[in-house]
Parts: sequence; structure tokens; C-alpha cells
Amino acid sequence: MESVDAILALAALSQATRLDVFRLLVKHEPGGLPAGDIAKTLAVPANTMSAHLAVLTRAGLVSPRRHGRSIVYRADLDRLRTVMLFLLRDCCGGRPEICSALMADLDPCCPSPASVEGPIS
Amino acid sequence: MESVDAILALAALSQATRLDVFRLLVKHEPGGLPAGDIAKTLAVPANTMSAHLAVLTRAGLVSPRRHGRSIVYRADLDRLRTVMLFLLRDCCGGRPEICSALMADLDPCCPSPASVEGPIS
DNA sequence: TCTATGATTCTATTATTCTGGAATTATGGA
DNA sequence: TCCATAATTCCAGAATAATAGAATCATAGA
Repeated sequence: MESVDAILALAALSQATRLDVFRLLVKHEPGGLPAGDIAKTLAVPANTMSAHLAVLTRAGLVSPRRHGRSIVYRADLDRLRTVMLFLLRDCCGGRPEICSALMADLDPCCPSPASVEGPIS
Repeated sequence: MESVDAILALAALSQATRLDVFRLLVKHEPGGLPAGDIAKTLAVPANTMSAHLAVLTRAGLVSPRRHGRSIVYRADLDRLRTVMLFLLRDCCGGRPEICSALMADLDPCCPSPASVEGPIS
């Protein structure tokens, strides 16, 4: 990932409404949510929300798919992972001891990978 | 970490010059770098750089310490870790299967923790 | 085809951020 | 005290982002 892409993603998430949108969409994975529902849930006018969704889409953090009359948005977790990798690499750059401290601290947020190797229910 | 703090940090990093500053300071851990050297290295006027450093400082991503006539800035990796944890938790929120996929992909960026348990040279 | 609904685009207004010249503050040395 | 250096603060102009009313576009159903 290039700096310019990372900056786009960071900028997209550094705005309260858009961060809320992204969190909402993560909560609604993998089904996604229509633009109208997102706007209603967060109490933002439809056109304003549309502008925010466009920013998130340009940043690659969400993706739209038409479904009948609605346009359903989904969070792109892969993109978030890429952004986080970019940040981590910046820190690691020749300094593995820093990175592993980060990793160790990140771990408790999740169960060990071994425990989730089965199919996702 | 509260949303407002995360937004502050994300906004701070979502600007080319400031992202460069942060990367430069990470590279210069743990010694840090005086404001003037940062400005010179990145070819940015001193007062402009001062404004950017203030933004990064307010976001908690760097911290200044006077050293004689200079003010030496250091990257705060702990803060970066906190921001990344915030983002991860947003994704995990009741969905460990998503998070562990993220973790698994983050791993290759670093050597295994076991290999860095010795003192940092 | 006509209508209603969901969503976006157009446009203008307001607010915020970025930038750098000039002035100011803080420190160390002569 | 006086000067030079390092850095910040003050300020204003330019650029960018956020917001929302009105108009437009796309689809589904009658």
C-alpha cells in the first residue's frame, strides 16, 4: 500500500460520522446495509450521508452494490487490515523489537487463531 | 481510548507532511530529533513544521522535550498501539473470527515474539 | 407509461485546515 | 547585558472539507 492510499483511508476514518458509518457496517457484516438505513440510523440527511459514503468508498473502506432499488454498503475489512499493516511496517522498519511489542499487546484483543479455525457459524 | 482521541490521531496522520514526520521520528527512536532537524530534513519552513508538530503532539503521537536550545521530539509508539487497538476492537466487536484473520495477516510483518525476548541491542 | 421510492449529483454556504511571513519567546555563550 | 540561535505564536490568505436544499437519476411495481 502506498502512502497516498493510507492517507486517504486515515482521512476517511478521521471524521466522526464516517467512523460511525464504518463501525456500523462492520457490525452488519457480512450482510451490509442500504444507504438509507445508514442515514436513518445515524440521523444524517441522505445527501450528506451519500457524500460521506463516497469518501469511504474512494478510500476503499466500503463498497456499494445495488440491490433492487437500494444500494447496499459493506465494510471492507481487508482494506482496514492493509492500512494497519502499513502503519505497523512504518513502526517496524528495521525495528522488529518495537513491532513485536505491538503484536503482543494486540493479541489479548482476540482469541488465539487456533480457536477459530473451524467454519464460521 | 475514546472515539474523539482516535479521530484526533487518525486526522494527525492523514496528512502527508505529518505522516512523514511520524515515520522520521520512528526511525530516530529512541533518541528523537530536534524540531529544526525535522524541518530541514523534510524541507518545510520552521513555522509550518511547528504547526504540524503541534497537531501531532495534541494527538499524543509525539512528545516534545526541551534540550538546551532545541526541542527534541520523539514518536510515541505506545499511542500508535492504542490507536490500532481501537481500530481492531471496532472490527472485533463480537466477531472474533474477523479479528483473528487480521491478526494472522499482521503476523508476517514481524518475527515471532520468541525471537526478540533478549535485551534490545 | 406513470408513480413512488431510494440514492446520488448539483450547487452554494459555512467551517476548517494548510501555509508561510513577521513578530515574539526562550536559551546559551561572549 | 547583548547577540545569535532554536522554536513558537500571531496573523492572514488560499485551499479543502462538511453540510444540506433542490434537482436529477434509477429501479420496481401498478
